[in-house]
Formats: sequence, structure tokens, C-alpha cells
Amino acid sequence: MDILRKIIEPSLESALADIGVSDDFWKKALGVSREKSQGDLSLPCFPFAKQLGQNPAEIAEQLASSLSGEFDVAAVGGYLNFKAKSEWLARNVMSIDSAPGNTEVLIEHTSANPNGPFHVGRARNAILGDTLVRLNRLYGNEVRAEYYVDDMGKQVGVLAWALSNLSKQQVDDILDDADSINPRWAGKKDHETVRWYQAAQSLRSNEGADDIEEAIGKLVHASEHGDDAVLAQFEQAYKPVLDGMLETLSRLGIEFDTFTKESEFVVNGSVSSLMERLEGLEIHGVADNGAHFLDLGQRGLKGKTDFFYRRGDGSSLYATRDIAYHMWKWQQCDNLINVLGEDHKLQAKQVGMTLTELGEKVPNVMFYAFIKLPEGKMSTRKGNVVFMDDLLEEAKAQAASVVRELRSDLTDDEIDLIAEAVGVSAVRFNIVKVSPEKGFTFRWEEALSFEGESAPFVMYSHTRACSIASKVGRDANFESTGEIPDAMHELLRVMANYVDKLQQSITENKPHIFALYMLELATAYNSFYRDCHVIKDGAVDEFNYAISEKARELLRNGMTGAGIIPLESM
RNA sequence: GGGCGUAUAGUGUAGUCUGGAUAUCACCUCGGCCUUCUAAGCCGAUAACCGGGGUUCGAAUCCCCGUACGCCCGCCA
Repeated sequence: MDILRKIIEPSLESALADIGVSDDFWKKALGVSREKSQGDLSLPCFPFAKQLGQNPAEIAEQLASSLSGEFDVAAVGGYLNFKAKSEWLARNVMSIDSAPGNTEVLIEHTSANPNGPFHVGRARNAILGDTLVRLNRLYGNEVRAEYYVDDMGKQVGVLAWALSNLSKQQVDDILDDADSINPRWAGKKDHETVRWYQAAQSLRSNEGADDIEEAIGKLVHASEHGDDAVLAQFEQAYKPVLDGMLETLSRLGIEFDTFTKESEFVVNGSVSSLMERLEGLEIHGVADNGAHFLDLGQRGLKGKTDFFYRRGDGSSLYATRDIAYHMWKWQQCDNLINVLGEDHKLQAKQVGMTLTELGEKVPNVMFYAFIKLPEGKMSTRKGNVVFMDDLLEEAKAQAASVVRELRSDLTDDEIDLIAEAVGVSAVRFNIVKVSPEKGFTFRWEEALSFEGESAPFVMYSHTRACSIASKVGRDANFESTGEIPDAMHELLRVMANYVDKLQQSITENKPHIFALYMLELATAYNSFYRDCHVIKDGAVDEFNYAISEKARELLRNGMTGAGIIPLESM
């Protein structure tokens, strides 16, 4: 609660100076109270005890009696508890205006290899990344969401080879219908094309596939040297798959502003000029067969210290292109954020250290742990996989059955609209609400939960506020405050934290902080809804309505930021 | 073997960077609330800091030693 902190600190500072405390180490000790009955902010007075030679309880008493302002202050067991005065809080909350941001942010996320349908394992990146995009926009930052397309190398090479060498019949024979396509997705290109990829992978794992391996190797080699024809062939192969994936992402509400192809940096020469620069670095080294590396051990890297950026044949590696890509990205923004799986930690460290060595800035990276299934790691090959398309269908179906049960007054079209919004929001929220570095096990039951800590919980509070607004049928006018019961004070308190939480969430790149905050906001609104009626005996309580409307505004904006669709009715 | 990360009620989680009061929230279980703005809601009860040392007036939080699990250690992407 920064607004309260701002008025407490100055008066506390002078009160402390009066009793002989001069440094300001206490400023970070002044924190949010643990228990709301204790107030809004609390200051433990134990640290002053030694310095002043008095016991903490006495010090707290003394301070309490000398402080006054738009807050109540009480000394309890060595703590000084501050509570904002309700009217003051209400006036401040009514004038909350978020969006002080003015930074140009480039956020790269998802960037999944375009070789098959989007599955839940890949979803954590996309959902976290997109939430970061939304939160930054909500804060007022200028954001560009970027997808880095891996359009060269082995994976695409295999796909391209398969598409130009295998017929549909051959593919069906090879896969032996083991993972036959779900009829629901027949015609969706990512689901169809992945079968060619799978068939090729199956052939490659057989004995005596040397000729295939050689053919693919040739393609990959050509792509890495920037061969236009091969790159065009690759693009033709992956484009339909990528389009299918983007269709899925779009259903999740995830869109990108720009797509940048990895091959660009080979073709335009920036990779080769980068390699020349790297060769001039102090920590540069050359292996027996002519491969080049940097000895990052000299810069403090532990574990594997040699970072290879150039093969013996002179071609670049993935990480090398990534460095060129980063240098290019830094030319276009003030802040650079990447969303990466934890398997990329070493790689990102190497890229970062190399950028530092070149005098460039290091990007902010949000790492996340993988999503696995209760049966173990997700694997398309083993069929141990949940496709996002299937999850979204299931979520929608579940939501539809709930709506149908609760709302007999709605038409099928209305139910369909609500179910889609609830399904998508629930799936996203289930993932954003936990901190990224935590291991995540996907469970259908949790993904499809519409109660408690879920998107529909927040959506529901918002529709209640909407329902009130539509009953009143006009805008609120806030002129004077009225009675402020506990439930309203609590709502005001939570609302007052809106900007703080949003800011914290984006500066620390932790979407879950804001997601959990939205649950708090909805919870507080629900209690307010119970205790502070807007419409009483047909008359509108103007003050309560004003608070309800402000809460509705924050709910709606916050939901958009958290990736929850703000319905007006559900 | 080395590097990095994670460990909190029966389950899932917040808090850990920046040490403070009876450790957050939800699910489950048990009990209560629909003649007033949508009960996908509200109110109440039960229940947890991986183990061992240390620092401190005070440790879930900081330091050391373990244990378990995950990721990484390609001239792959």
C-alpha cells in the first residue's frame, strides 16, 4: 500500500528522529501487516531496542502517541500498527489511475519449433509470455510480442525431407495407425503434417537408414549456409504447421506482432560478422579441427566453460545466431524479455556472457519448469501428450454443461459464447497462477476446475458488478462518502494495492503475483457484495454504487491483463 | 562426477531475494447460509515450513552439511 506508506513515512521519520533514531533502515521493515485485523502497515520496533536501550513495547507506545495523520496507529506487543482512515482511503481509491509505464519492451516468447500441434507442455511458455505482454500493456508500456521462428536445422530438415519423399500412403503404413489423428482435427494442418515428421523419425530410428540420414544432413547443411532454395523448401514445409499452431494460440487469445526467422541472420551476414568479432576477443580459442569457442571460465562460468560458436566447417551454431538475434533486438527496445524453459539456462548464460563481452546488454529472462503429466514427461512419440486443441474443447464442454445447469434462461448460442470464454480463461489461469520456477504437473481435474482459485471465480465477481450496473442503468457519481463497514474497508484496501501489484508483477517478471492479486480483489468484492448492497428497497446507495463501479473497472482491466475474458453475464 | 533449480497441512499453492506477531489462499473432509443486486458465491472448523547444525533478541526466510526430485553438462536445436 504505497499511498499509505507515502503519508506515514515522513511523520514516522520525524517521530523517530525525536527519540534518537536517525538512519532509515526501518523503511524496509515497514511492511504490509500479516493480519488485516492488525491494520494495513506494520513496523516492528525490536531493532530500535538495542540502539535506544529501551524495550520495544515502550518504544512502540511512545511512537504511537506522537503520530497522527490520515491513519489510526496502535502499539501492540512491540509492533506499531497503522490503519488508513476509511474515508481517506475511499477518496484515494476512487482516483486510482494505472498506466504510468512508458518503456518500449520487446517480449519474445513461445518460439516453438514448428513441427507439430501445440501441446500443453509447450503452453506454459506461451501463456506466461502472453500474460507478460498483457500486463506490460496494462501498465502502459509499449510492447512488441515476437515469435522467433526456427526455420533451419535438423527438426525442420526432417520435416521437409519427409514431405518431399513420403506419400500419404507411406506415412500411414509407417505409423501403422498407432497415433491416428483425432477426426475432430482432420484437416487442421499441424495435426496432419506432424504425421510426416513422426514417420520420418520412425524411419530414422531403423537400422540402415544411412541414406536418409545423409539426405537430411545435406539439407541441414545447406540451410545453415543460407541456401535460398533449401530455405524456401523448409518454409514451405513448416508454414502450414506454424499456421495451425497459431490458430490454437489465437483461440487462447495469444497473438504476435512480429515473426523473425532464424535464417535471416545467416542470410544478411550478421552472423558471419559477429563470428569475426568474437574471434578478436581475449577469451577466444580454436580447437584442433578448426572449431572456435570462447573460454567463459575466465569470466567466472562454472561447469562446462568452453562455449563453441563456430563449427570446424565454418558454419554457425544455434547459440551464435541467437547472439546475433539479440544484438538486433536490442536496437529496437529499451527492455528485452525472453521466456525460456529451464533447459535453456546454460545456453542463456552463455549468450548473456558473450553479449556482455561484446559490450551489449543482457536480456531479462523468465525461466519456467516443464509441465509434465502424472504419468511422467510429455512425449509426442510415446503418445503421452495432451494437445491444447483437445484441452480447449474439453474445457469448453465442461463449462457448457455447468452453464446449462445454472442458467436455464440462456439460448444455445449464449451458452456457447460463455463456455468458450470460461474454458479458455480457466485453462490459462490454471497455469499463470503458479510461480514459473515451480515444477508443474498437468491434471485435468485442476485445469477444468471452475471454483475456488480459478478464472471463473474472478469472472463471476465481475459479472455481479456488471449485473448491478445494468440494474442501475446509469453511471455512478461519487460525491461524498458514506458508511464504511469492514467488508468495504477491506475492498478499498485491496483496491489500493492494484497499481503496486501490477508494477511488482512486471518489474519482477512474475505474472503469478498479479494473477493471485486478482483472486484477492474478487474475494474482497464478494464480501462487499454481501454486506454493502447498492440497491436497497429499490433505491440506489450512491456511495456503494461508486465503489462497486470502481471495483468493476479494476476487475475488468485486471482480468484483461491476467488473460481472463471479462464477460458481463455468465 | 560437475553446474543450476525445487522441497511448506491429505492434495495444490503464497510467502524466501529485503529475517519479525498466532505462516497465505484454494481443493478435500466436517458444519452453517438462497422471500433482497447471479450460491461458479458467502461464513465457520480441522490440518503444514525435507533432515541436521550455525548466525540472531527473533529463522520458512541468511550460512554450512546432508537427503529427495527436476533440468543441464553436443562442434544439436
